[in-house]
Amino acid sequence: MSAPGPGPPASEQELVERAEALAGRSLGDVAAGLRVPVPPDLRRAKGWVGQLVERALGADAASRDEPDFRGLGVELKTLPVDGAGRPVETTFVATIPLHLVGDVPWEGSRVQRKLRRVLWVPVEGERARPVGDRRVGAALLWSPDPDQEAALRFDWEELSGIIGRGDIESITAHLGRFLQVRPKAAHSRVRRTAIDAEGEVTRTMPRGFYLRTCFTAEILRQHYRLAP
Amino acid sequence: MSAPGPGPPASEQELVERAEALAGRSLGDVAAGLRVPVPPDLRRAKGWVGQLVERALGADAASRDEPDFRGLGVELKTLPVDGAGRPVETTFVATIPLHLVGDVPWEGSRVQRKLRRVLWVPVEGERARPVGDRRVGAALLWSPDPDQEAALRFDWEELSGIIGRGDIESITAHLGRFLQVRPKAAHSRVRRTAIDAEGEVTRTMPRGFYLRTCFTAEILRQHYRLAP
DNA sequence: ATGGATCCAGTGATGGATCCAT
DNA sequence: ATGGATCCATCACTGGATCCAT
Repeated sequence: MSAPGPGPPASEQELVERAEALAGRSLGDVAAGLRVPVPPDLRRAKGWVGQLVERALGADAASRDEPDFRGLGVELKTLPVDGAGRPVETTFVATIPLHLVGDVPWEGSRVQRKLRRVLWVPVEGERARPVGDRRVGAALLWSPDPDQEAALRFDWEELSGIIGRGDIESITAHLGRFLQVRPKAAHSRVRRTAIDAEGEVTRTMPRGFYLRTCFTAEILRQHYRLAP
Repeated sequence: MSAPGPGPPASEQELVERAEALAGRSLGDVAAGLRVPVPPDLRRAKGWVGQLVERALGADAASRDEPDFRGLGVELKTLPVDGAGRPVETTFVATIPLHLVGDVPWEGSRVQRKLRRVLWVPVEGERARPVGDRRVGAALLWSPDPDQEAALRFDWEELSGIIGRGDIESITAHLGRFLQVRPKAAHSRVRRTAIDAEGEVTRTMPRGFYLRTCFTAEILRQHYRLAP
């Protein structure tokens, strides 16, 4: 049961205007406008907020390996925040192609492409608050500044180097200052084909790159200090 | 709404016994035993008969690229027949991996593996007869005799040779005496990655190998002449 | 009669993320 | 606080085949 929502925005400006129109509204309100039912909590609907905001803004890439707004090259990320506006969760960036071995340049990597241009949409994310009552915050169209890109690149080269050598099993979420590697699967019995350090085919848990909250917190802090 | 059905049979003998117990029963009767609803016709339920018989006999490979009865290495094929016991449709055997170029030996090919050992289950298939009233016939556990295997191999080498050279687009269903190549897709706009004769990546319609009715008719004729 | 077109169910991969035990 | 585990939607593909215009 749901209504189609708008078509894709024609420009970054139009996208930002739509996001501004969303700011301050509750998720229940936005969902009602799209005829989308609101789940009681997110335990069984973990991507619900992101998918709702995609539809509200007219994202058109529907689960493809392309930017959410294809014409604009912009990626959409909702960001759950606490009462003080600090991120309460890490942010998933991209899955890791485990069958590719060897060095992959940062430029052109899936992580670099995903983070080239992002519309961050903060959303109240405190567990205690009913999902429908949570409000959308002021969105922020962002690209990494040179320092941020250098920091991401540093983490990425460390982690992807380990993966490229076939040492994926040695990676824990402790590695990486801003970017980390964690499982990305339906459950812990899921296995995916990979190549180990001896060059043998093996089965391992699918993993993804995530941004730590300290990184996304800095993006928000930067923005709200510069544009209060 | 449906019941589980039996576990996998432990031997070919047990499989054949189960099939014998099915012979003469109507599809409606079999479906009722498994708590499976009967569709009004097969236009919107094309694989329904095959899936029903799979469950009734305890097939366990559930859509995987393995024999339907994994422990036994036996493939199950239902065969729609007319009042005189002649097949009314071709029989799908296997999809064609279009990204593989070059010669593939018959031995070890998907077609050869699928047809190595088959339990054929004739089922009344006349359109006019209501689905629930159609009866299951006497099953037949079959392997190709040397002449049949040679004939299949001949067709397969001709067709797979054309495919291996990248000339898939030139193949029509007219080619092949017993084995033919036809589309295998949800509809005619579906495209799959393939390699053309120039070695270029291209998009073409997915196709599969099918047995002509003259081949399956001969299998039935042979059997019922030898074991009347 | 049959070559080309089509239809459903189920699995696996990916994109959307958040949960929760420690 | 957070590392490891988990959950839904959707798409692509495969296996089960039959439909239907000519």
